[in-house]
Amino acid sequence: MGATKSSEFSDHHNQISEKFKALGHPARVAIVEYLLRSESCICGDIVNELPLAQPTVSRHLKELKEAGIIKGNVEGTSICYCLNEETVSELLSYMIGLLKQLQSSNRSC
Amino acid sequence: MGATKSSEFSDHHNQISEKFKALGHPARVAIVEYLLRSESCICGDIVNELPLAQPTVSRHLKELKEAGIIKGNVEGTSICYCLNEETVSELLSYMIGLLKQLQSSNRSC
DNA sequence: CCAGCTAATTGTTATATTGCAATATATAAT
DNA sequence: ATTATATATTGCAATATAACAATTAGCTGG
Repeated sequence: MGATKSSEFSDHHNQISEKFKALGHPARVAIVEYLLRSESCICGDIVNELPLAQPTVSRHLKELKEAGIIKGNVEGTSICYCLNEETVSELLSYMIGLLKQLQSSNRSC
Repeated sequence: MGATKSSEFSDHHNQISEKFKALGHPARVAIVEYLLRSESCICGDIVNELPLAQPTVSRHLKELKEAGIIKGNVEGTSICYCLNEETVSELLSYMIGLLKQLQSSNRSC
């Protein structure tokens, strides 16, 4: 009750949903898009960009990092974040797979 | 607090994250894949497929429907669910956009 | 070493989500 | 109308998440 029954689902379902879940918050989508758009990718800049306090942004960054969506590199006193191309590709492939299956089966409702 | 500050984010960020969020649970990923795989797409079959009680499955179906990921059609006494190609395509396009931007900017960390 | 800066962690509170039992609703068949 | 079947809704308990203030940790430069 209240806790997802992760252990009852396959690793595959858990791994995929974990990544989608990481993207399932407007702040985290905003972060991802900001990282792509901006030249710099410093945490402090992200805090300025978002309507959230620094600890909250830090938490969102952590979640994105744990899901493998972004990577972070220490650069002196600040930290440089950027997207993890591998994970983005993986999700893209997954979506392509869904759409292909969908289009090859001609069921609808 | 605990409530997402949705109103502080753009419609775009909210709409995209809402769809990813719908896919951010193993049961809902399992449902999506089952709908693609199976010939029939009856709710009852989904309940048998998942390690969850019927009301719980019904709730997950509702969330997927509200996010536009699936559509449902009444067929006599049962309901036929299937993927909404439009939304899947939309998410796919979004991912393609991310990856393209990522590859054209040659920053990394 | 100490001051200053950046980012992470902790503690707390409010809200959301997950899951199920029980119940309600809706359609079909008799 | 009654019964049977399929799905949705409600009410509740347990857990998870989001947000922030306060604090801590980690560097860098004096």
